[in-house]
Order: sequence, then C-alpha cells, then structure tokens
Amino acid sequence: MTRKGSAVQIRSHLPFFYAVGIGIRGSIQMAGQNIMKTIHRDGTVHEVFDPDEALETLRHSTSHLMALAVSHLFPEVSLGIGPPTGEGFYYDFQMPHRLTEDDLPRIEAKMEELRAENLVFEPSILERSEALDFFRSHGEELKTELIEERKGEVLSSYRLGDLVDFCTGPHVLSTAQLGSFRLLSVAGSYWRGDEHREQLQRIYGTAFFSSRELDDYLKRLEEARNRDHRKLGRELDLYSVPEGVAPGLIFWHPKGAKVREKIEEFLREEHEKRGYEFVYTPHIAKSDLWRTSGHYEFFLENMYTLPVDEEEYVLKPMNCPGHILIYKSRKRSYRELPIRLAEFGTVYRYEKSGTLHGMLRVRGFTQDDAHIFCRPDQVFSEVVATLDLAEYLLSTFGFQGHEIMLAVWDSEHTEHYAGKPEDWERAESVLIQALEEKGWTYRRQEGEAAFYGPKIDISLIDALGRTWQVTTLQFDFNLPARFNITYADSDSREQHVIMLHRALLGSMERFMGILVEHYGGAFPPWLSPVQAAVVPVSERHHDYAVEVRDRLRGTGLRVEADLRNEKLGYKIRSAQMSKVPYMLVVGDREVQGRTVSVRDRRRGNQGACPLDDFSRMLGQKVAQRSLDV
RNA sequence: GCCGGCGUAGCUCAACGGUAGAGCGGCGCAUUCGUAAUGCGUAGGUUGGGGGUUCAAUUCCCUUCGCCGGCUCCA
Repeated sequence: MTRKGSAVQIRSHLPFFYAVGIGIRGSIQMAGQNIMKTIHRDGTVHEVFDPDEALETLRHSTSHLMALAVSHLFPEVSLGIGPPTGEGFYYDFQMPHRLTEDDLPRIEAKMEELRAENLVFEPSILERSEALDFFRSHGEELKTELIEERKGEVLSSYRLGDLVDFCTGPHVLSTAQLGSFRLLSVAGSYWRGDEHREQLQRIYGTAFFSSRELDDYLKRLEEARNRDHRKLGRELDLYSVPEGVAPGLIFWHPKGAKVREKIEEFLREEHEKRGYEFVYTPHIAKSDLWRTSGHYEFFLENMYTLPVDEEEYVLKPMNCPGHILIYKSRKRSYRELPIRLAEFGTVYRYEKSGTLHGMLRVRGFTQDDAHIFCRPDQVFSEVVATLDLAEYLLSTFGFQGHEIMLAVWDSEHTEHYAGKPEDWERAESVLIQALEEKGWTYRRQEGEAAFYGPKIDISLIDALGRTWQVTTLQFDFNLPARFNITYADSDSREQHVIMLHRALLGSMERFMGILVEHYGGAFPPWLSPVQAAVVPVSERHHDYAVEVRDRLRGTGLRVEADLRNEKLGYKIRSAQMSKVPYMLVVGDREVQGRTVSVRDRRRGNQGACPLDDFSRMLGQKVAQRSLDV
C-alpha cells in the first residue's frame, strides 16, 4: 500500500520515518489523504509516503514534545491546541506564568532532555464519556470543551511521557524520530480565535528532518528580513512613518512618490483603454450621506468623524457613496451602461493600533478604486474583464503566484445579508463561471462574503510569507437599494442597476510595500526612481557627466550625476546599494568617443556604448515596462 | 484593542546605578582617482515623553507614546 515514488524521497530524508495512528473501527484509518498509519491493535507499522504529510506529522509531534516540556516546567499549565502550520507548528497554553522569549531556550533544553528518554507516542481510543472524565479530572478545561462538541464520536488520545493529549494524530512512533527543531516566538492568541474568549499564550516553533534543513530555513528567514519593506523603504528613502506623528499614515518621499506616480500613470492608461472614466470626490461629507449608505450604522467604529459648524462630518472610509452620487446626478439610460467610474480614492479608516504594519496595514490609504454600474446582461463580461485586467496588471509587475479566494455567503444564515437570495445565487454563479473562464484555481470560503455581496479576492505574499489581500471584486446588493440607483430600460421602465465594486492593486500603500519586498528594492527600470547614475571618473569629466545626464533627461529618463568628490569605486558602490539599474561611467575614453561605459546592477560592467544607443535601449525597456535590467 | 518584547546620534549598535561611545552617514580640508568603501579633521544625543526610588538613573519601578512578533479585524 506504499506508493513507491514518494517513499523513496522520504527514505532519503530519514531512513526509518514512521507514523502511528488510530484504526478507529479496528481497521486502517486514512485521516489524511496520503498517509499510512498503523493499526495500533496489532502493532503493524506502515510507512508514511507523502513528504508533505510526513513533515506535518514530524512538526505536530514536535509540538506535543514542546507541550510535554512546558508541562514539566510549568505544572499548572492547561493545553489549548497544537497543530502544525505551513512553516512549523505552535501550541497554545493557558497558565499563570507569563511566557517571554527568555523562556524558549529553557523549554528547548527540556525538550532535548525528554527526547533523549526516547519516549513513545502511545495512541488510544476513547469513548466520549471516558475522554470527558479523563480530561475534566485533569483540569483540562479547554480540551474538555473540544470534546464536548464532538458528539457521538469515538475519540483518540496520544500519550507522550506523562502527558495525555486529546488529539487525532498521527504522530511519529517515538521521540527518537524527531528531527531538528527551534522555538521561534511567543504570542498571545484568543481561544478558538474569538477575541471575547480567554487569551492564551502561544509558542511558535518549527521543525525539520535534518539540522541542515532547519539551518536553511533560518537563513531564509534572515534573508527575508533584509527584504522587509520597512527596512528598504528607509534605506532607499522611499517613505516614512515619522514616529509619534500619525501612526499608520504614510509620508511618501520624492523617490517613493516617483514610483507611485509611475504606477498610477500605468493604471490610468490601462483603465482608460478599457472604458473607465476617472473622477474626484470629496474627502469629507456630512454624516447623513453615511447614514444613507449604512456605513454610519455598520462601520462607525472604523470611521473618523469631525464637527463642522453645528454638524458632523465624516472622513471618507470608502469611495462608493461618492461614485454613486455621480451616477445619480442625472437619469441614466440602459444605452449608456456600463458606466465605470474610477478614482485613486484616498480613504481613512481607524484600525486598531496593534494591527498597523508598515505600509501593509495603515489608517489612510489610496485605493485604485472603481465602481461598475451595469445591466444584468453585462455582468458576466464585466467580471471577466475585471479579472483580465487584474491579471494583466499583476503580471506586468511580475507577480505570478497568488492566492485567489471566492467568498460567498453562509446560506444557513441568510438573514445576516442584504439583498435577495436569488441575487446571491446569481452573483455567485457569475463569479464561479468567470473563475472557470479564467481557469483559475481558487479557494471557496463559505460565510466570508461581505454582508452586501459575494466577492473574489486576490492576495499576494510578503517577504516573510504572510499573505496580504490586494485585489477585490465585489457585488453590492446594499448600496443600489439604499440609494435607489436605477436606469431607464428599453421599455422606459426604471430598473435597478447592478453595482460592482473593485480595487485591483488594492491600495497604493499596501501594493508599494509588497512591491518593494517582491523586488527586494531593485525596481525594474520603468519604476526605478533613478534609472541611471552617471559616474565621472574624476573632476575633469564632470562637464561631460552633466551633459550626459541632461541629454538623457531630455528624452524623459530619470538620471542623476554623482559629482561628489569621491573615488570611482565609492560612487559605484553607492549607486549599487541604492539599486539604480544602470551606472554610466565616464572618463577620458568616453569623453573622447561620446560614449558611456555601462554597468548594470546585476551583471556588472558591460563595456562602452554610444550614448544614443544606451538612451534608445533604456527608453525601450521603460516603454515596454520590461522587468529586466 | 489584547498578550509578549523593544525604544541610546540620521542609520546599525555599545555602555546597564557613578552622569554616553563606535562604525557608517553628514559637514570641512587634502586627494583627481577606471567599475562595491582615499585620508585627516569636525559637528551631532535633556539615552521616546512624564513621574517615582536613590546622594546619583540611559541603567531600577510606574505611567504614557511609538515600534516589533502574534491574536482579532481588514485594502
């Protein structure tokens, strides 16, 4: 029953990697898709043959060892859950002792000590009532709660040393099979992810089969930190969040602003090509507008309000009401639909202080926002066109892998949603059809839709592997009704318009942050704040350097000349570290031949090139928005 | 907002009860240099803010602001 191909891979990692699991009905249970587990009762052991699941099992087992170590060091602990994650594992604990990072080495040492005892993972099958008695009598309130919810099932537990854990497994046979591990951080976490429940203490760790793999992972983490957009943003002088001035609000420095300007220019072009019209709407409006839209009722805790004369104004948290007012400014005919109103709309939302994160989670941001008003027969093509555009934009920046989510309503609780059930059904099927048309694989998330409509979201991944939503495409069944927006159909009857809300790069702030991490700060030529640095060999070449700079600037390129009184190597290094795509060295030979000696940031010195040729080459790369240097 | 950690010069860090130091960066001078750091000199800090303990606080305690890692929530 072992699949040959991947069994070989596992063997190469660790010759005797086995897992134990429970045969609940007295036979082999396939808890995961691809993992072979023993029938505990006859002691037979089967090999694990899925590498991913083997690693998961290793990590899960390591989390149990950690729990054992913690229970030895802090006997008053009670256990939450301790699953593997994509990168490692964690375990949640409840106890009076406040964990700090200083505890981690102690816990690791205790884990090593226990591992050396070669403890066995001992599975057993429990009746629900036995399990309840057992965990309740051991003061494991949290585990008891989990068991209580599992009505009528046969349950399993695993003993490791003197710790019995309610767990479905599988686990490695014994601690002798555990690999290299490292505890990484402590964090708070809410029990069952509910902020109204008790807060537990979580320890994150990771584990690998070999110490080499662990070291590689830790090295990758370190390298990822060097790509952190907060660090690079400062080093490259792109943006800042001055301390104590306005948390979560971004100051764009000239270089960052230049990158943003180029992104916006690109967006504007691509949108206008596709029939979008750009608008501007005010940043504040009387709260009445926001009462009509429903935001005042449902979004108030995220909104900034301000008194003006005797009235209350709201700093806009969204652009939709503004665009709706433009739509509504006169009667609309079915002939003029679809109307696509776009705006680089700056919105402000109060976010809890603990959620702020560099450029990726802020309190004021500019969305590449648009609202599409259309007829039912136009929806499908509008949705597909929007996905096409999102794909085109993201791929131009070089993003390939991303996570696509379809968020639909919870059909068990339709009372929580605006709009008619048939609207929801139809919208959902349009979104699914469009995703199929694109051939995209996506994750469907039940109950994750906004209350006003289903949506498709696309997330990108930052340097540390965290995902950040950028693209969103949402149906809105709420606002059209609240604002009563309609169009006159061919029979001159008023029909309700269908409204799509969409932002493709999401927000300029978040997108910029991800972009910086994606490129490691080395922007492609079309986005680079400085596209070429002219580097004179000595002072007598300054005139020519200035001439080269100005000639190139004359063709629209962004060029600086480094006239500092420094040696060539110094200036090269300086340009290299600021990640300028091209350095143009000019000395006697170049002055003589009206050339520049081209050095690109990736491949180094490329030799001399006539100035005009260089200008043409770079101009072309910029025009094509090429990703290559 | 919650849990834990951290705030020393523009940046990266040191000193950790006896009153603050380095490298880089900045500025000045010399040097005029061929593809990742020329030399010398110099300025720059009420050690995030406030309060307390102490003869004495950057160091210990409290508080506040901010940041970092998570949780919750989201573009």
